[in-house]
Amino acid sequence: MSYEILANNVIRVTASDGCSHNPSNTTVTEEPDTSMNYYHYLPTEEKKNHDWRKRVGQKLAIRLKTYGVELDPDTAVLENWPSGYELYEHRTRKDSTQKIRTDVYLFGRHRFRSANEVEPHIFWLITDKTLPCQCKYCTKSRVVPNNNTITGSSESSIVKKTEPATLKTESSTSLQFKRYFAFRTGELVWVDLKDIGDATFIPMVRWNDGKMRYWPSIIWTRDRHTDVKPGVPVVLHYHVKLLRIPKCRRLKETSLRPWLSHIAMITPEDTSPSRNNVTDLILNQDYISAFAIALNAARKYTESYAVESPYRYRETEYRLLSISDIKEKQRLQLMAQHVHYHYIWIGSEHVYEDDVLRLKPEADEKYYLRVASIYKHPEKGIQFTGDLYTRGQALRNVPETVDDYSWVPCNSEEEEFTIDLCDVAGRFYATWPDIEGLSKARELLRVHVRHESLGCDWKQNGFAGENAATTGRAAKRGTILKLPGENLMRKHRRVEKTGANKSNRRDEGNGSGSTAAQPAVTRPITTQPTGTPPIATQSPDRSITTQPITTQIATPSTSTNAAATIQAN
DNA sequence: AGGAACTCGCCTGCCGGGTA
DNA sequence: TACCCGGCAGGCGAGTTCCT
Repeated sequence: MSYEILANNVIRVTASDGCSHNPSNTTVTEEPDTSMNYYHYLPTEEKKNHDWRKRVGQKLAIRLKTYGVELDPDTAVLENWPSGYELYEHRTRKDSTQKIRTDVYLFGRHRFRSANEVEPHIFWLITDKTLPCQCKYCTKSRVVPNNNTITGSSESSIVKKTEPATLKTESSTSLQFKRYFAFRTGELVWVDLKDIGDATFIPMVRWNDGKMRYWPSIIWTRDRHTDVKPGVPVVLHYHVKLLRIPKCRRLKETSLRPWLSHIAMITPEDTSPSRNNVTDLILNQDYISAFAIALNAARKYTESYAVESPYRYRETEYRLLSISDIKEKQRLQLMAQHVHYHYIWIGSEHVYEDDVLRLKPEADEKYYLRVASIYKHPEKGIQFTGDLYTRGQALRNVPETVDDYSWVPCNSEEEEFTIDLCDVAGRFYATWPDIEGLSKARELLRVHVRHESLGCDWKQNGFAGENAATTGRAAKRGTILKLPGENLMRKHRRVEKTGANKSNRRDEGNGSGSTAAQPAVTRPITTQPTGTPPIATQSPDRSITTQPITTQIATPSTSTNAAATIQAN
C-alpha cells in the first residue's frame, strides 16, 4: 500500500511514477488584440488544484471502501499530487473578441485531462502495482504496440525500452528508513574503527596495514528522522554493536559499510612475531582473538538465510476467470499452494518485498530485480518474482535512493521474472552501487538461531524491539498478516501477454524440476553453486581493497580471555 | 505512416435568477 | 418554496496538425 490516511480524511500518496513531462510553453503569451496560448501552473493552494485533488480523493475513498478502508467520500482529498505530477491550466484565445478558453491538465506519467481520468492511475499507484494500471492511457499503451519489442531468442528475450524508466518507488515518510537508511536493524555491517574516536582502537586500525580496521558489527537501532525532506541533507546515525566488544556505539552511516563490500582475512602469518612489532602483537592479541571469533560468528550468519512473516497468497476468482491462458491459470493456482513471505534474511541483509536486489552477474552484465513477491517452492527453494532491470547512469551527483538512478526494464509491464535465491548477490545500495560481493546464504535457519549465532542477546536487549515487524513499513505489513488470505490488497500476478516468448519467461509448470542452482526462468544469467567463494576483487567503491575471505582464523587466544580483556576496556 | 500533441466543439451538470 | 430556464464551466470525444 503506497498511501497514508492523515487526519481529516486526507490521503497522502507515497508512490510516484511521475516523470514531469510538463508543458514547454509556460510563459504568458498574451498581447492586446492578439491570440493567447500558454500553460499556467496551478500550485497546490489554487482552488482548481484543490478541486481536482478533492474529486480524485472522493473517488478513491469510494473505491477503497470496498477494500475495507474507512474514508468519508464527502471530505476525502489528496494531500498533494505524487511527485513529478503538476497541474496546469491551458489558456487559449484566438483574438481579443473571444473569451479566454481554459482547460486544466495534470501532467505526470501521462497528460490527464480530468480528475476522472487521473483517479484510476492514482488508485493503481497506491495499491497493487504488480497489476496493470486500468487508466485509459496505460490501458491504451498496452494494447497499442510500441517500439518496445521483444528481441533475441526465446532463451534470453529482453524487452528493450527506448528510454530508461524510473523504478516505481515509494517515497513517503513511512518509507524513510528505506529511502534514507542504507542499513536495517539486525543487519551485519563493517564498522570503521577509525571513526569510533576511541584511542583504544588505534592499534587495531594500524595493525597489519589495516586488516582489522573494519570490525564485524550488527545494526542495533537507528535514530528516527521524522522531519526528513527530500533534498535536505540528513546525518543518519545508527546504534551499532561491535561483535565481541560490549557496548553500543552511535555512529554515522559514513562510518559503516555493507558486509558484502569488504572481505576480511587473517592468516596465521599475520600473528607471527616476525611480521609484527612484539609490543604491537601483545597489545593486539586479545583484539585479534576477538576479531577471529567475531568473523566466525559472522560466517554462520552470512551463510544462512531465514524467512519471516509467512502469508497465504491467493488469486481471486475474478482474476482467474479473466485469464484465458490455461497454463498461466494453472501456474497461478500452483503458486497459491506455496507459502509466501514478506521478508527474508539473506546472509547479512534483511530483504523486503519491493526491495531492489543485485543479481549475480554474467559476462559483466549486471541485472537488478525489484522484488514483487518471495515464496518457497518445495523443490526449487526460495524464489523471488519481480521486474528485472539493468542500471543506467546516476541521475544525481550523490545518489541516495534507487530512483536516483535510471533503470532500463528487461521485461514488459505484463511480464515478470522469477529468480532463484542462489542467483541473488545481495541488496542494492544506492549509496554503494558498485558492490561486487556475492551472498553465500545457503542454509535455512530460524531467525532467532541466526541472531543468537552472533553471540548477541537480541531477545532481551537487542533489535527485536525495533525489528522489521515493528518498524513503520513492517507495521503496515503486519496489519495485513492479521488476516492471512483475507486481505483484499493481496498480491496478484500480472497476466502474461500472449506471445512466443511467454513460456520461457515464467517458471511454474514447466516441469523442469530444476535444482536450486538452475533459475526457473530463463534469463541471461548463469548460476553458480551456492557457497562458491567470491572471487577476490578490487572494490570499485570507496577505494577499499578486498581480500580473499577466510572463514576459519588461526588465533591462539581463547574467547573467554579475549572477551574479558576487551570488556575491561 | 502512425503516434503524439494540440485544438475544437458538443454534451452535461451546476448554479443563480426568474416565475408560478 | 419549488420548479424552470439560461448561462457557464468543465469533461471528453473526435478531428487536425505535427513530429519521428
